[in-house]
Amino acid sequence: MQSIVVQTEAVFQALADETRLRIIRLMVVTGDEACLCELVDSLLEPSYKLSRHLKIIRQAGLLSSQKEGRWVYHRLVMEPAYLESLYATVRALPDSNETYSGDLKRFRERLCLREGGRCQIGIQSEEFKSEAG
Amino acid sequence: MQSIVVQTEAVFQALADETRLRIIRLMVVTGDEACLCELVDSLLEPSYKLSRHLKIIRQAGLLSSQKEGRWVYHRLVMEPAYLESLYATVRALPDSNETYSGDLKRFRERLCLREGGRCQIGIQSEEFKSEAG
DNA sequence: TGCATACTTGCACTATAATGCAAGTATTAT
DNA sequence: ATAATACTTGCATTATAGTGCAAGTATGCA
Repeated sequence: MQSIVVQTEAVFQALADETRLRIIRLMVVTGDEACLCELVDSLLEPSYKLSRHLKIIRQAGLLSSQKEGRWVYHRLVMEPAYLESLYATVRALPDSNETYSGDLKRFRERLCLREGGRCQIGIQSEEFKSEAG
Repeated sequence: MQSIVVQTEAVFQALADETRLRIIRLMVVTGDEACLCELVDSLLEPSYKLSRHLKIIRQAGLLSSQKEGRWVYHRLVMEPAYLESLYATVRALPDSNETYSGDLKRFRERLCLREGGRCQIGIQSEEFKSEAG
């Protein structure tokens, strides 16, 4: 569920932050969906931070999020058509300091831990696990 | 003269403000260059405001600016290649409240006042003229 | 029923960005 | 020289946005 009418600036605002650009870029490049803990293990940022950025991206109309049990899967929205054009731009960006290739590498490794195509585990990265673990 | 190495977020940051998006969109649609007073008369915003936003756009690597006498002409930069992709996205955006069509209409009218393809006059809009006039 | 856990959010704080005024610079015209 | 003018910028103010902690919600499991 995403809102249809969005301020056009909000679309670019969604990409105007390093963390959000990393999230979007990862999803543009892989074309895959991801849950929060997979993103935490890929970007190595705390879950509350990513959760909030995901909300901003969603409110800008770029992301749809679906709850599946305890997990929430996020995927890029492809309409209206200018979004596909936007993603093409994102795909064309340089990766000067190799942030994105690192994110991508960790994400692909993390995908291997899925069972039946779904994440069945929580945050694996020691640094960002919740205390209870 | 524009810097080559720019933070990728800065590119989107440049479009993440209403005034800057109006400037960029106008130049994307027309493909033309424009001096500050032409932009003031097109967007109906004060010159100091536009001047500062132009600086931000320039620093993001999207704009090159050349002084010609008292006038400074601004035009969009086309390289690296992802910028063309970005402009295609801008061109595809909706114009829900018809801000851009209004800007464009005023800009086209303002272009008619050029002599020899160059602006020879200052701000025409009464509201934004400098006091001395 | 109670606990673990995947995710979200209220709050306080800090950092960044936009705005308006007024003064400044650089260039041309007289 | 002096004045006009196209544009820029320092400064103070306000508005917006990002961050981290800690508490909260919702779901599944024992």
